[in-house]
Amino acid sequence: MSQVTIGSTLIIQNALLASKLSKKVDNQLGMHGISFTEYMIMHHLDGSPLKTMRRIELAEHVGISASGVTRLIAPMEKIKIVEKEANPRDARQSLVKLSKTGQRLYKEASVSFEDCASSVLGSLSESQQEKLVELIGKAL
Amino acid sequence: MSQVTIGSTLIIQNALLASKLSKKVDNQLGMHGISFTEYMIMHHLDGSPLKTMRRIELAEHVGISASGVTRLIAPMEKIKIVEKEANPRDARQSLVKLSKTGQRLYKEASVSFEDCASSVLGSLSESQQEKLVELIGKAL
DNA sequence: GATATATGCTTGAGTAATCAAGTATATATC
DNA sequence: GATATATACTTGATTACTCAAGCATATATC
Repeated sequence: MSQVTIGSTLIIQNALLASKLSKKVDNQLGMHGISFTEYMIMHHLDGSPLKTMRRIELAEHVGISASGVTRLIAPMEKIKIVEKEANPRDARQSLVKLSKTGQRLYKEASVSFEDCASSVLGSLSESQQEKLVELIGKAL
Repeated sequence: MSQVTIGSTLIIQNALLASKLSKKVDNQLGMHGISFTEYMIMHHLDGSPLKTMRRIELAEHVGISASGVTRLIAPMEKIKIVEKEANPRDARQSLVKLSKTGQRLYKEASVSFEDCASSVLGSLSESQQEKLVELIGKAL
């Protein structure tokens, strides 16, 4: 009927892939008591050079809104996975940092996450996965 | 710190890409009064050989649950974008079909969608997009 | 042909996000 | 240094899903 371009196919297929992957990952991370989104927060905190990030930065990296971050971080802070830190240079900011507990939890969860990743991406070779990361990086 | 494999990078990057793309697409489709998810429903209905699909099939193709489809289709049916059809062979099924209005709307929305796709994927060449679709297809 | 199990769909209750509006602080302009 | 605008974040209301349970119908088994 109407001809469909490669670009729209890509967007639709990618949405489906992301939905499937996030469900499987969520399922796996459930045994550590965290969601995929929470894992991503920890991942970015752990990977950041100063081990601390602003909420807005987190929002951008994770792909949710600023208010999403507020609501996501609140319970993580309550159970001491992350800690709040002030920025003396700018009182508006509320910096987020992984606590000791959070670091431990992240490492444990990472094992499950890596397991899940390799099982769920089993149909792709290492080099195909690299190619994908490269192309996705370009698209971002 | 902890070394991160290519597979987990892929999953995290892909989630971010999907989030960004769906937001932009949603924004663009808003002018037709539909969401990205609704567009995907119409897309699959339009593309299906019999122009009719079961709710469970739709759920699988779109990446949401069966109950998600029920709640999504209900308002679309009310405004006559889609029609319900019975399957005489199996009374449990409730087939979904694009109405005339739905077909028109889909075509109009497709123009915006294609526009959005090409603008949003501008950093990728045609062949890179094809490669991406191929690899995503393998991963699915 | 009754009984058990599986499938297709819907519903109630809950959750994770969104947006719009508000507050607090910072920066730039006159 | 007051005023306007921008930035960082939070909050209330809403939305788009999810899961668990339920109902109806279909299929398989004895």
